[in-house]
Amino acid sequence: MSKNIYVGNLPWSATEEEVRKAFEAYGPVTSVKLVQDRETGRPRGFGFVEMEGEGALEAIEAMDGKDFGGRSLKVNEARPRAERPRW
DNA sequence: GTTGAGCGTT
Repeated sequence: MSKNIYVGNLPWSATEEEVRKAFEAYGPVTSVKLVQDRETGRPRGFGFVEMEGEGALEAIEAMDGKDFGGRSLKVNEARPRAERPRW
């Protein structure tokens, strides 16, 4: 079982390993993805962390609103990825 | 600076 976590308001200086380390304190991290604009390559300042079971919930509670690299994180369960338009 | 990619179709 795993949960997808949205992590917003990240400093542009944040890296996947920084985020992974922060969340690994609450449980096994399955995957980390920091999102950037795929056409400009510019960081969008948010990302996703996938975690096992309840560690995810703990991480959400613990990390939401916390200071991270100078910004206040916004953390919650991720919503499903947008579906591609169907041609 | 806020909810993900990439494929010409999954």
